[in-house]
Amino acid sequence: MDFNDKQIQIIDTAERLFAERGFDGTSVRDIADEAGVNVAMISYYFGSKEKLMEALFELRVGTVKLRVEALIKDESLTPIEKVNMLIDEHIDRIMQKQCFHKVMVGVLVTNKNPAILKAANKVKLRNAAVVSELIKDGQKKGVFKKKIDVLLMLNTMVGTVSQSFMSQDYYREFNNQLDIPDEEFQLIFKRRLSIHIKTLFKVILTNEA
Amino acid sequence: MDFNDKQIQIIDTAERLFAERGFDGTSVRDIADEAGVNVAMISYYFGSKEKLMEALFELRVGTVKLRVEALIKDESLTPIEKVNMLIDEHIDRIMQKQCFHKVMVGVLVTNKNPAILKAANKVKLRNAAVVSELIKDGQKKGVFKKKIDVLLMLNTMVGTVSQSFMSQDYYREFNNQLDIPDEEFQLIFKRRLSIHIKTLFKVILTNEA
DNA sequence: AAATTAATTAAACATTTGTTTGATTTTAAT
DNA sequence: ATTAAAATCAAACAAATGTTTAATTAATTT
Repeated sequence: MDFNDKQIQIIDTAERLFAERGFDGTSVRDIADEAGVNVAMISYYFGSKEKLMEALFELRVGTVKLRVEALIKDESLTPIEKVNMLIDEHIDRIMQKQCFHKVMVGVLVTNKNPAILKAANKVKLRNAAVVSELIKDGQKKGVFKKKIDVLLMLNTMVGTVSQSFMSQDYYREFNNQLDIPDEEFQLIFKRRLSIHIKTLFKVILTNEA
Repeated sequence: MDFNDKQIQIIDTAERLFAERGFDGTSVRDIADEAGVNVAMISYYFGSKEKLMEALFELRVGTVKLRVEALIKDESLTPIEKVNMLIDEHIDRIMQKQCFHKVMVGVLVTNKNPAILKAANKVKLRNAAVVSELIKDGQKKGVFKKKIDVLLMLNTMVGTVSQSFMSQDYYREFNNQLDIPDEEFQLIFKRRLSIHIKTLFKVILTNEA
C-alpha cells in the first residue's frame, strides 16, 4: 500500500499524538485538527481510527529495510563485529523513530489490537532467528561460548535502549548535562549507550570483560 | 490514607483493567461492573476516575518498604552482595506486581498525569541516590572500578526486567517450555533473569566476567 | 467544455463517556 | 426504638466519542 501526501500528513500527526497521549487518549478530532484536515477525512482515507493505527504500522514497519539479514552473510566481518553493528542499528532505529517506538510500547503493554500484536511478534521472531544464526556461526568459529540465552540477551538490548530513551531527560538532568546543546547530548548519549551494550554483549557472548 | 475493603476491591479491579486496556481504554462502568459495584460508587469513594488512579498509586507505591535503604547500612554484607540483593528485590517486586507494573509503564509512556509522573521520578531519584551511595562505598573499598554510569546500569536492570516480563509468554514459547507448569516456569524464568543481570552488573562494576 | 471522479466540508448520527442527582436501603450511634 | 450517617442504587446529565451523510468544491478525464 502506498499513501499520498495528505494520508502521510495524517499518519504523522496521529503518530505524534498516539505517542504523547496513547491511542485511546487521542480522539479523531484531535488528529484532524492538528493535521489541519476535516474529521471525515480520516474515515474517508482509512476507514476507521483502528485502521489508521494499522496504516501507521504498515508505513513504519513495512519500510524497514532488513540490513540485518544482509549483514549476517557478509563474510568479511567477524561475528562480534556483526553483533556490534546490530546493536548500533537498533539504537539508530529507535532514536530516529522515538514517537513510533512510544506507540509500539503502548500497543505492547495493552495487547488490544491483535493484528498489530501478531505483526510485532512476527518481526520479533524473525529478528531472534537471524540473531540465533549469527550466534551459531560465532560458536562454530569458536569465538562465542556454548550456552547463550538469545532472547534474554535481546531483552537486555531492547530493554536497555527502551528504558534509556524513555528516561533520557532524566538522565540528562541527573548527569548535569542540561547546558550542552540538544544535538550534542544526543550524540554523547547514543555513544555511551552503544558502548555500554556492546560491553554487556561481549561478556554474554564470550565470557570475557 | 487507608482504604476500606470495598475501596480496595475497586482499586484492585481498576488495576487489572488499566493494565489490560490502559487508563483511557477502561471506562468507569467497566470497572464498576467487574468489581460488582454501582458506577456511582467510584465517584462516591474516589471523586473521579483520575483520582482512582492516584489512589492506586498511593496504595501500591506508598506501601513499598524500603528494604534497600536498610540494606545499604548492613556492614556484614559486601558491596557486590548488596547489589545482588538489590537485583533480586527488584525482580521480585515486578514479578509480584505485574499488573501494577504494566499500569506504571502505561503512565510513563504517555506522561499525562503530572502528579503521578512526579511521584515516579521522585522514587527513581531516591533509588538512584541509594545505589550511588552503594557504589561509592564499593569504590572506596576498592572492589568496584572508578568510572561507573549508575543510571545506565539501572536502565539495564529495569529495562531487561521490564522487557522480559512483558514478553515472558513469547520467551516460554520460543524455548519450548509451554508444557511445564506455570509456577515452575516462573521460578526458572526468575532464576535465569537474576543470574543474567548479576553477570552483567559484575562486569559493569568490576570489569571482570 | 462537459462529464466524471476525487476531495473536502458542516452537520447530524447514535453511543459511550465521566459524573451527579435524589431517592432508598443499610449500618451505626444514641 | 429513634436518629443520624454511610452506602447503594437507577436514572439522568451534558459532553465527547467514532462514524456517516449529503452537499459542495476541486481535480481529472473524456
